[in-house]
Amino acid sequence: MRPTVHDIAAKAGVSLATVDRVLNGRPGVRAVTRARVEEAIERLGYVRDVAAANLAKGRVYPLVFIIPEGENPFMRGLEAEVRLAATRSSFERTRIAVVHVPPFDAPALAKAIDAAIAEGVAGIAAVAVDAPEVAAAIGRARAAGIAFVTLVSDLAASARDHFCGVDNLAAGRTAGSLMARFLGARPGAVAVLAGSMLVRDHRERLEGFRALMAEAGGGRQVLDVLEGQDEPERARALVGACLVAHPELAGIYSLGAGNAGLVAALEAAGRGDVCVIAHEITEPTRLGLERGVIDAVLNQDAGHEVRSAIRVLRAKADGLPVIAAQERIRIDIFIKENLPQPLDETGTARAAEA
Amino acid sequence: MRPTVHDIAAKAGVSLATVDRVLNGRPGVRAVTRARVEEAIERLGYVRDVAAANLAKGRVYPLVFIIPEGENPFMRGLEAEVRLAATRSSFERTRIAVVHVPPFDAPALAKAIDAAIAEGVAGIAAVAVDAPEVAAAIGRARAAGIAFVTLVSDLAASARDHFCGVDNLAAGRTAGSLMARFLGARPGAVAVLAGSMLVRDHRERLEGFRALMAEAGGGRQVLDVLEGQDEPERARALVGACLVAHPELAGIYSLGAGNAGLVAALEAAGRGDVCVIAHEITEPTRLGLERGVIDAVLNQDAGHEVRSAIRVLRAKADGLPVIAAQERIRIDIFIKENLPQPLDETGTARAAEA
DNA sequence: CTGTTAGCGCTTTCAT
DNA sequence: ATGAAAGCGCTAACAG
Repeated sequence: MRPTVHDIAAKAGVSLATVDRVLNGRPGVRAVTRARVEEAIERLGYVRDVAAANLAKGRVYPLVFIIPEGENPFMRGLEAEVRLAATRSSFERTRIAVVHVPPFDAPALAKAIDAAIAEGVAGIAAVAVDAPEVAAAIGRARAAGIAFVTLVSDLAASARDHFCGVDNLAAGRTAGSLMARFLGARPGAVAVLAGSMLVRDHRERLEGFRALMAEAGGGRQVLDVLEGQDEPERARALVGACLVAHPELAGIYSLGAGNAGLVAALEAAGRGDVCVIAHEITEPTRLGLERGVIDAVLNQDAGHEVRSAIRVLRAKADGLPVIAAQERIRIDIFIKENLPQPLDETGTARAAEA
Repeated sequence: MRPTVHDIAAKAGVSLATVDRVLNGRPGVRAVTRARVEEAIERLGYVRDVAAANLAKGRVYPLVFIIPEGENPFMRGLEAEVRLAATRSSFERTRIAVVHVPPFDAPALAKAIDAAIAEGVAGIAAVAVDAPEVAAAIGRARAAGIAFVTLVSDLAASARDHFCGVDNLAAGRTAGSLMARFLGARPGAVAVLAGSMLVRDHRERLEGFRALMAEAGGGRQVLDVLEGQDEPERARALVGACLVAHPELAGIYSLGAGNAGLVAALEAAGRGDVCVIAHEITEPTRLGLERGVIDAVLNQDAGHEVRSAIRVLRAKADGLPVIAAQERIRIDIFIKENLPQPLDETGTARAAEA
C-alpha cells in the first residue's frame, strides 16, 4: 500500500494537521518540525493522492478558453472541441467556460483576460494575439497565481506557462518539402495564399516555406504573397486572378484559412493539375482532399490541443509535472489515403471499429 | 453544486445504502424502491463522482501488458512507453505489469492471458497473434469480466473490447500514394520488404500498397515480397541482392522492421536515389530520414497507443464511456521536416519550448 | 429487503 | 506552533 499522511504523521511523531501544513507549504511550523516531517516524507517515498486531496478540498477548477469569434472553420472546430471537453469535464472537477473575442484584437483580448482574472478562475487558455498589451495581461494573470497557456498561436516574450500548438516554422518547411517533391522536375512558379502577414503563425509558416524552397534548389519561383484575410471570397478572387496571370502556375501553398474560396477558384478554372498544400482539416480542405483538388493538408489536432491545454492548466494549478511527450502537438500530414474518417453522431469512430 | 448520493437518498426517502445498491445494480432492492431511486437520480441529473468512488473502494486497477520479447525496436519502444506510463500510473490508481512472450507464438500468448486471468487483473492489453486459440483466451478473459484490448496488431474475430492501433490497409495505401507521387514519371520497379507474411499487419499493409499502386496507373512493377523476418541482417542481404538484380530499381517500401539493414544496404550500394518509405519512428528510421536515405516514415504513436490502452481499460473496467476521437490512433506521416525532436533526459521536449 | 456506521486519503476549522 | 475532529462523495460491512 502506498504511504499516507497518517504514516508520515506517525513516523514524524506529529499530527495530521502539521503534516498537511508541511505538505502544502503553509506557515506555522517550526523549522525543526518541518525538517522532521520532510524527512519522513522523503524516507517513505510519499506521493500525494491528488484525487483524495481534491475531494477533501471540494475543489473544482474553473477554466476559461478565450477564442476568436467569426467564421474561421478551424476556430469553430476548436470551440466545438472545447465544448465537448466541457461536457465530459464535470467528471474531472473542472468547469470550463468559453469566451469570445474579435479576431486579431489585442485590446479586446487583454480585456477578456483581465475579466477572467477578476472572476478568479484557476486557469486561462487563449488564442494569443502577439502584442505587448496581451503579454502584460498574461503577466497579471500569472502574478495572480492563475495558470496560463497559449493555444494555436503563441506570442513573443510572455509569462505563459505553456504553448499548446505546433512549430509553425517547421510546418512551413514541411509544406515546402512536400511541394518540392510532388512537383519534381515540373516547371512553373508557386503561389502562396495567406490570411494576413500581421499574424505570427502565418509569418512563420511563410518563412519556413520560402527557406525550404530556396534550399531545394531548382530555382523555382515563389510569387508574392496573396493576403486573403482568411475570407473565402477574397481568397477566391485572388487565386482566380493569379491563375489567369500565371497560366503556368505549378503549385499553391495556402497557409491560412479561406480554403473554400481556394478550392472554388481552382475548380472553376479547371486547374486540378496544380499541386495544392493547405492547412488544417476542416470541411473545405477535407472535401478538397477527397476530390483531388488539394494534394496534402498539414494539420494540428484541435482536440489534442484542447485536451492538452486542460491537462496542462490543471497540472500547473496543482503544481504537478507535465508529460512533455503527451503535450507536444505534432504537425500532421494528411493525404487522401490517411485522412481519418469523421466521427458519426454518437461520437463513435467508424474507422476504429472497422 | 452537483447532486450527491445524499441528495438522492433524501429525495427518494431511502438510505445511502439503498441508493448505492441501485447505483451499482446490486440486488436486494424492491422494484418500487428501485424505481423511486432511479427517478430521483434522473430528476437530479446525478453523475457519480468516480474519484470519490475509487477512493472509497480503495481500488487499484491491476493491468497487464503482454508484449513480444526480442530486438524489434518498435516493440522495445512500446515497452518503454508502458514503463513510463507505469511510473506515472500510481497517481491514477493503476498498477501496471509487463509480461513478455515469444513473438508470433500463439500458444504462449494464450497461456500468458490465462495466467493474467488467474491473477485476477482488471484489464489486459496484448499485441495479438491472429490465431483461434488466442481468440479463445480473450473470450475467457471477457467472460471473467476482465477488460481486454489488442495493441498494435488486432486479430480477426474476437471479443476484445477495443483495438489500439492503426488501420493497416490504409497505411499501405498511404505508402503507395506517397511512393507514386514521389517517383512521378521516373521509371523503374518498386520492391517491398516485409517481416513475414504470417503476420496480419504486414499482410494488410502489402495489400493496401499493391492496391494503390495498381490504381495509380503507369504500370509500375511491384516486385515479389522480400521477407526479412524483421531481422536487420537478413533485410540487408535481401535488399543488397535486390539492388544488384534490379539496377533500375526506383523505390522500396519497407512495411516491417529490420530497417537498420535496409539503410545499410542502400548506403553500401550508394543508392541514395532510391525512394524509400518505411514504418515506425525508431533509431534506424530516424537516422535514415535525417541522412536522406529514407524519404518518408509512416508511424503509429506508441505512447499514444499505450496511454489509450490504459484509458480504455480503466474506462471499460469502470463501465464508463470512451472518447472515440482521443482513442483513435492516426497514421502519422513523417518526413525530415516534420520529424519531432527527440526528448532530452529530463523528458522535456526541446521543440515545444523553443 | 433496508438502514447504520465506519472509513478511503486528504483538508480545514477550531481549539489548545 | 501544534493537535483533534469533522467532513468531501462514495462504498462496504454488519445489523435489523
